[in-house]
Amino acid sequence: MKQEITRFAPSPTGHLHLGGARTALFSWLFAKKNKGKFLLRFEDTDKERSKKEYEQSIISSLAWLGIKPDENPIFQSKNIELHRTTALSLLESGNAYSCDCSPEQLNEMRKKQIEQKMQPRYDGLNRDKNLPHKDGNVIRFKMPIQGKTSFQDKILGTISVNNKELDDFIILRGDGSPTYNFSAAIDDQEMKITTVIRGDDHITNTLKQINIFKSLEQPIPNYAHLPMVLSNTGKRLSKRDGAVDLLEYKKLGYLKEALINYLVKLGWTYSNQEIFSKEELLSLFTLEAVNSSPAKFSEELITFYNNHYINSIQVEDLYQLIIKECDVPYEIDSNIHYLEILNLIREGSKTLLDLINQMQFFYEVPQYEERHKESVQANIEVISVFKENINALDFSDLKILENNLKEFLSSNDLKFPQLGKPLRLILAGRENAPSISQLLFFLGYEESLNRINLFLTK
RNA sequence: GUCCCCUUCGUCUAGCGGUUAGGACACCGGGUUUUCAUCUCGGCAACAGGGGUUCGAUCCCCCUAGGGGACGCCA
Repeated sequence: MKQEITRFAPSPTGHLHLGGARTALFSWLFAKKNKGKFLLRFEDTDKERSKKEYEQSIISSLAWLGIKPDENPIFQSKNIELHRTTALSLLESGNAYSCDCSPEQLNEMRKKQIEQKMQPRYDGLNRDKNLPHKDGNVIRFKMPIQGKTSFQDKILGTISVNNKELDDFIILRGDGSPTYNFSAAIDDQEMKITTVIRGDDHITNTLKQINIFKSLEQPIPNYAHLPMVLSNTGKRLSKRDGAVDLLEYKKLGYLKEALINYLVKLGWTYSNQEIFSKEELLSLFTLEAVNSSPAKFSEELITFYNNHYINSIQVEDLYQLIIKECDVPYEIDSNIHYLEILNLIREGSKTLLDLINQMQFFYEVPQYEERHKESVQANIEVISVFKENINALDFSDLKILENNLKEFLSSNDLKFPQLGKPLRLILAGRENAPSISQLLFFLGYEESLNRINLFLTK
């Protein structure tokens, strides 16, 4: 069986967003699952909009997810000469023709067609004129007029369209540069791509490219068109609602495992399983299991996965991740209990940033909100009594400390919340925090006393 | 407008002619927990509509509606 070769072919005109990342992921998974190769090709023929920084950003995003191309990136702009000569050869063989219609003429024509409720497309005016090719003329591909163009999509099934719906599209511009649709086809052929995996917005391009392959007498690759990822409003993903730079997610403290799991589950399923490691995906992934309907982006789901992975990776790894990838505005590593604290706080954390924020009070005296101050003042006597007795607590062992607390409460005839509520506010500056005994234990005798004193003297 | 694709709980989805239509997220309750959370138990909630085919349609076919996409000398 021949080796599968797939490619991800973004144009470096923007950052990699969720939709692109999913396409790359599926393409990579499919190649790797089949012991094949995954390639990266930059479609950088639009000089105006293509930017080096975007190339870098896309490579970084893929690298973050652990998607590594098997060869150096290919730049479409480097193959222009081949595209041009191939276009000329099609002209030579009569599969393409020279056309001198001006852009203004074409606009006029489209306008009329739309008025007449026709599909706007080139009317074939110069198709059979055999015009001599000269500078300024474009070369158009001669699309078959009769019959249909069909292919078996690995996700969507049979896709078929009457050839009369396809128009004689331009393959070489007036300035001699090749157009995207042509270049992409030639490059796929050059790179010996076996399966083209891309968004379903490319379906009409596929139909055109298939005819290019036919006229060149070249094999036609397999195709798999992924349904689009829609925003939560059901519209196409845009900057406003989710098409942000993938690296933003990294900055916000999302784990790559969460992104991958979320992205792959957006359309792909394997029985009732929700959680997949990369290794599992690499052995289970098939294009046939990809759903054929578009999916909406869901903040809730991505958060669910992130929380899941924050809680399932090794706590040491989590610590390393925070130290290396995040800006922590306070010092963590001096505390001998830092891993236990991390472990305590991570349960309810949505992101790494969230986690860092949630455990800040362990390392710094909290800022007190006015309403919290008032709440504590209302119970200040209890705190004073507790302070007098804090010496009697054994801070060396969490379990013993917990028992000491109980003893203190019963000997002073107090219910737990009477002490717990204000004490928690003093120690943590918030209502949602670990248990009182854990707070005292991890903060330690001195810091606990310090915070109580600070509060009382204010 | 024309063509292409899509349509099961709010969301992601399972289902591939006979199911009490399953799971996950979210949400809502109960229990556990000296707060929140965790954990646990339970609940709410869907086959877009209409025609066929069939003994029987979520599933096959057609139509309608809705959504998305494509219709550039952009990619």
